[in-house]
Amino acid sequence: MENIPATLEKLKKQGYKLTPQRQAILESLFGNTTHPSASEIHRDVCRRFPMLSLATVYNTLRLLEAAQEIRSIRAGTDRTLYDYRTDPHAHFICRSCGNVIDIEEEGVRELDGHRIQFQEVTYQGICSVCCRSLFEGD
Amino acid sequence: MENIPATLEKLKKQGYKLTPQRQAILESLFGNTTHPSASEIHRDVCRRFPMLSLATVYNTLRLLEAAQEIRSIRAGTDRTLYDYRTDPHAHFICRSCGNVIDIEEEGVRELDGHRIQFQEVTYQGICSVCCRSLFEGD
DNA sequence: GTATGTGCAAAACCTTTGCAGGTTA
DNA sequence: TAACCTGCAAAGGTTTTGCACATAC
Repeated sequence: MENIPATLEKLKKQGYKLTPQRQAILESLFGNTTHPSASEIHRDVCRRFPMLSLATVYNTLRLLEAAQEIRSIRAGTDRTLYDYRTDPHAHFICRSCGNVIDIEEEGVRELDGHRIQFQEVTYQGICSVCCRSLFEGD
Repeated sequence: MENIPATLEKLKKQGYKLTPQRQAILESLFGNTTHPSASEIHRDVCRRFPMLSLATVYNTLRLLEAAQEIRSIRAGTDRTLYDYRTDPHAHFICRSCGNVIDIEEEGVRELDGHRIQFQEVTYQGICSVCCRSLFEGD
């Protein structure tokens, strides 16, 4: 997480092949804090790699998520978004500007006797920037 | 929320028509704590209302969610699930038995200057029942 | 009576999969 | 070389939409 060489090393150790496509997708994700969708990643990587197939993007994202090198965001959006950060944190989606903002928040391990392995916390509302322009004039 | 006559009254006041289909869908949802999907609701209501169209189920669920009489669950599942409870609470999805369990948890109003209007908190893991049978024999 | 809602079928999406050819190690 | 990966196209699944008919109010 957050380190491309380390991620490549881990994938290699797990027997995955390091193709140029996979490296390009990883680089696109790790250089992007906007939580892109599969087609946004595809569009981005295609600028340098025009032959890249959307299916390969989906396959690679699924692989990376299974390897726990990235995570996905399903709540609050119509399409699945992807996040290179795998450490516990939440997301805030602004209903005005659409931005997806990281919120630092601790993870939980145990609750009511249930063993928690993963959690997804998504807030929706108006972000601080939009609040200012909406309520104090711009 | 959690009260069918009150919900019907609110919908009526907002100008929606109270069709038998809508009432049946509401009754199915409000009598169901399992967080069903659209097609599960469709299957349930069809037992008494065989002509009901799946499109009508989707239209009605969208209407009810917009009116804030129900909410949807997107995280942790392949299909959208629906919940008749609209008060703040979280969900735990068991990866072993698949059950979706309500978790009582407070809502947040403000965070880092962002105005929060809605939040979706979903945990995944092994529920307490499955923990017992998995780790202490059954 | 009129605006709305329903059912059907088709469309629109996102995501996955089968397969032939190409690539990594 | 052998297993794996890619690109393409097609399939799969959920959700939405267009339209003619029906219904609530």
